[in-house]
Amino acid sequence: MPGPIQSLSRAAAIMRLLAGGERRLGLSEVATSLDLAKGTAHGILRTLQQEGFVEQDPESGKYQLGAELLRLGQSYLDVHELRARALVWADDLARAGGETVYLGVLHQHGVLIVHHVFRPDDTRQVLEVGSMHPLHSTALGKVLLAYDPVARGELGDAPLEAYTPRTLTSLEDIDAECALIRERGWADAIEETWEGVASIGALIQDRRRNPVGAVCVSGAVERVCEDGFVRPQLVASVRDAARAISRDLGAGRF
Amino acid sequence: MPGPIQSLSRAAAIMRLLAGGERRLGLSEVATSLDLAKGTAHGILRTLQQEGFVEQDPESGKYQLGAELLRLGQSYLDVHELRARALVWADDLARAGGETVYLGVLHQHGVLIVHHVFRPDDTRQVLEVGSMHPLHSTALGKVLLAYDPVARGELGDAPLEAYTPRTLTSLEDIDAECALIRERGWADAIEETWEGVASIGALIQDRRRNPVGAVCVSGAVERVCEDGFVRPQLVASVRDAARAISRDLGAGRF
DNA sequence: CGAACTGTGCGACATTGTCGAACACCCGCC
DNA sequence: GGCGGGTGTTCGACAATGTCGCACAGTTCG
Repeated sequence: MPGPIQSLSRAAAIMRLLAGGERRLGLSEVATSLDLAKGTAHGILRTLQQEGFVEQDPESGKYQLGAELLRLGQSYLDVHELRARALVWADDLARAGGETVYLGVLHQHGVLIVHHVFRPDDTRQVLEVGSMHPLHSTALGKVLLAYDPVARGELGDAPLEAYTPRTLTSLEDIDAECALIRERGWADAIEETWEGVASIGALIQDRRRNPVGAVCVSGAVERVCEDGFVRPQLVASVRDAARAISRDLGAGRF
Repeated sequence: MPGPIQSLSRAAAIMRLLAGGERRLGLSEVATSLDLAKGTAHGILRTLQQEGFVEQDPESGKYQLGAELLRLGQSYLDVHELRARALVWADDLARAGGETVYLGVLHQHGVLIVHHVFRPDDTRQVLEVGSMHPLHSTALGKVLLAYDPVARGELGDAPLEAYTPRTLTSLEDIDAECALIRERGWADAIEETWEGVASIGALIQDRRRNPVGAVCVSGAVERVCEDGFVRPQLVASVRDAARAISRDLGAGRF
């Protein structure tokens, strides 16, 4: 199999660089960061700008991500079959459980949130569609690790970040946890990524029983847990929702 | 000035094609639609797939947009200065006006919604961030047409679509409307894009007084209008919000 | 005011992307 | 069940393009 098309890979690297923490980058910064000649970086940025993927501030000359990415990102959501089929079930789960609901899919080294139903109350909440959650410390991520070898392969050798004292950081612990998840059919994460937050997740499968994503409820540990364990009613609701979504995707009776 | 990098332009065309109405496309469909050789289309799709911009369904072999677009689209929003500065003002406007608030920027032939505050009530609403609204028939669009020559240039010669019987469809009417908008400083759109919906928009400028976007309130014509005109209190609120956002962007006193 | 940086543009040329052809596989129709 | 017509994938020749060194105008900072 031949390699990738060089200029496309370079363009992708430039866009990922611009997506990083820094708000805007100059041409020279882009070229230096990616070890490209300035003329090369300039040619790629000029074309990305013409296509709307990058914008250049006319005053400072610095580059940033462009609006076409937002538009295509929205189109990705519009045609995402899993998300389309999950919308109603996710709303029901949020209403029944009274907590935030996330729908996620494996993407690179993490879980990409493709749908987010706000907790049904009056508090101010921030939409997280498009953001990445960690694999090893969230209910969504651990469910995918348990059932999807591709996800498990993403962990590699790098040390796992300990977000809280409760985060699992050794592969042995992760694998033991995954065996438990497979045995009981759901994952929990109690203050493993954020202090004070607990969540419960379950796998979504397609009609060939391949893992395609996960759904979870998430909320304050005081509401999601009792006696140190996640509440069984919530577990049941999440699993019901996961099965319903899987059936909608053609996974057949469980 | 040299032309664009061919393979980048082609890749952009492929992604835009996949963003169109059709859910998924086969390799041959992509190649035929864009008048490319199958080997060429395949090479571009393979690289886009490796970079996460495109996904291929393993069963049917068909291609669709990939998750990396959602992630980068979200990053575009994260670093979008106009949006960041407008968030609080937009919330205030929704609360004060009791209606939906949109923040939009010019993008290609339309207005791209970069922020959307739901009407503060219990009804079910659909987030429109990432979607495009028309230029010639929305308050957001008409404000941009009035103040931004680049926007005006996007109308070209193509006939303007009449979404409702009230939509302006001739360039003369559009230009007259824009003169009125410039004179009074705000735009309205009463059932010009959607039956039963009215909206009021105002321009947002940066510190060099360049037009960079627009903000509007939008709702049922029965609430937004009285005696056939948009309610003056709402107009004042929208203009206040637009000025506040512009000041935050360094536009100085008005 | 000068040095050191910036972004932009140009052109030579080496490398790469393009594309015709072939192939294995699949699907639908008879 | 077989056949024809399509699919997606791969390969390699080669023409076209993308790369990059260099020069330049402009800006910034000490």
